[in-house]
Amino acid sequence: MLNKESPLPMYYQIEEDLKRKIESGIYNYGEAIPSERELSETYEVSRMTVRQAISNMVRNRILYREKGRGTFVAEEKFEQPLQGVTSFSEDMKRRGLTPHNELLIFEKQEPDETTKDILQLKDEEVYYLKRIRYADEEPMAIEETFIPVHLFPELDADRLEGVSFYEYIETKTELSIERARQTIEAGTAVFEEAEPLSIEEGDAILRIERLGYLSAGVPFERNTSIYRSDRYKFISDMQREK
Amino acid sequence: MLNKESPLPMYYQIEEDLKRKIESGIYNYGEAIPSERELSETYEVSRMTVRQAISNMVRNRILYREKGRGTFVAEEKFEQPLQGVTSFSEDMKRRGLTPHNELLIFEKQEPDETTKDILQLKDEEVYYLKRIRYADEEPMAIEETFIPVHLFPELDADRLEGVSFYEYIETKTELSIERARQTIEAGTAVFEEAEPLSIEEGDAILRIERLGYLSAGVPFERNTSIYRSDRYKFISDMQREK
DNA sequence: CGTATATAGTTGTCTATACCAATTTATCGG
DNA sequence: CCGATAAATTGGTATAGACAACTATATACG
Repeated sequence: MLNKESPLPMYYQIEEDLKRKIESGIYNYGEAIPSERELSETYEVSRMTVRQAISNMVRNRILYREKGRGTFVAEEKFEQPLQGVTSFSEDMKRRGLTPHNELLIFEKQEPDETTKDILQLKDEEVYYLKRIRYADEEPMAIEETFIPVHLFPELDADRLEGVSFYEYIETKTELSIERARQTIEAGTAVFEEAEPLSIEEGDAILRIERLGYLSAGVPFERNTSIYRSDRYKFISDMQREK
Repeated sequence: MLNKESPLPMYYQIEEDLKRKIESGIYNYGEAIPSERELSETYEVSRMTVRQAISNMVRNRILYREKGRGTFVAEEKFEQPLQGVTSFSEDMKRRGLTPHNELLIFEKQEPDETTKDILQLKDEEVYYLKRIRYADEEPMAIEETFIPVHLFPELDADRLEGVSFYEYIETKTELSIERARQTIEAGTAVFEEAEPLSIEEGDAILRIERLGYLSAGVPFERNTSIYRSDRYKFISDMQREK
């Protein structure tokens, strides 16, 4: 069942096995999984190792423990609060839509003062992207993105073709995205905005300004989007924190 | 230093002591704390116990570990990510504005089908509140709230006078707010909305629909708000989660 | 001088065991 | 049959030790 020779730690293999058994319905939502002592026998590891696996899954809200009672599979709906930072592509896929881009502009330029300030730049150049974002072949948003060149020196239009920018960062570079701040406001479309979105002047739109941060708080992206309000709602899941 | 007789677990006492030493500058941001073996000697506990304390602090982003190098104090947490669920009052105070209400309607009623469905009700009644929300004496939003009566049987208009509803729940009851889901969309004001907000028909507005949950996933509030877009931006801080 | 190599120190993983605290289940007495 | 009590079961805390994987530093070698 488990591979003791594998470079993967035992507790990780146990996690994967438990997740698989939850997925496949062997352990059901709300019901108890076998006790730690029991699992340590079936997996032939010490109870502490089982506990490490379970602790990780508790932290990820897949399981929860009750002293004296057992360990239970968390309810399905809380498993994945979709509150994470996502790119447009990821957002659309999560909504069951197929994303697609039309790249209008891709160039290096001297950033304007606002961008410079927001991205904490001195003399560095930025990539400037202007794109129309489609979902299921219908225009959804106009998006402008500013990215410091020095963070991704080898970036070009081709590299942004198939994959999303966020995916690119996390798979092709050593950097990792940490957090983002977004401000969302309502507005009405002017002609230049209405035309590419196939809506009328004066129609309601959502303006979303996003500032993305890498680890250590380094800003890596300024993103200004205009969404059609008839097709798009912004969804936000939040925890209460005292 | 540590109290072995205390009902508080040793790892917890160690956490508190380490936090204190970070606060007081004995361990500085970005610098390493003593090694796990060293700490286990000074605290006179096993290394695994020290590890449990440190693991908790790593999870809370107070410390971070680097294999082969040591354990370090995380950078001062960048500006309290204001991503928590907040009531209107809390939101305005956070923005440096003074909130104020005009209560138009407060009554018990049979919920309509949508509300019933969203709040997962059977035959229970709900409180219905309609309020105009002011910030610095200027109208900011129109808000309608539906709250199941059986969750807060002793609620009345007086109790909502001084404090915010969220504050009331957390101080006067045993219940605790857990999370909320909000959908945000843009729209244009019709006359009935424009008039109380002192804006013009056709002006842009933000429609925010919030569903609040107590612990255990019990929905406790359906809140529908219409914000003036010229005065209000929705701010969202998010973490990236793989 | 520069480059391998050993070495010591660090966190990461894992074992086997022990006792505690909370809960459930079985047992006994009326 | 009911209720109190005891026993069994569960997760929570803690120990002492071992080896692996990784990093930085000191050392020896060419």
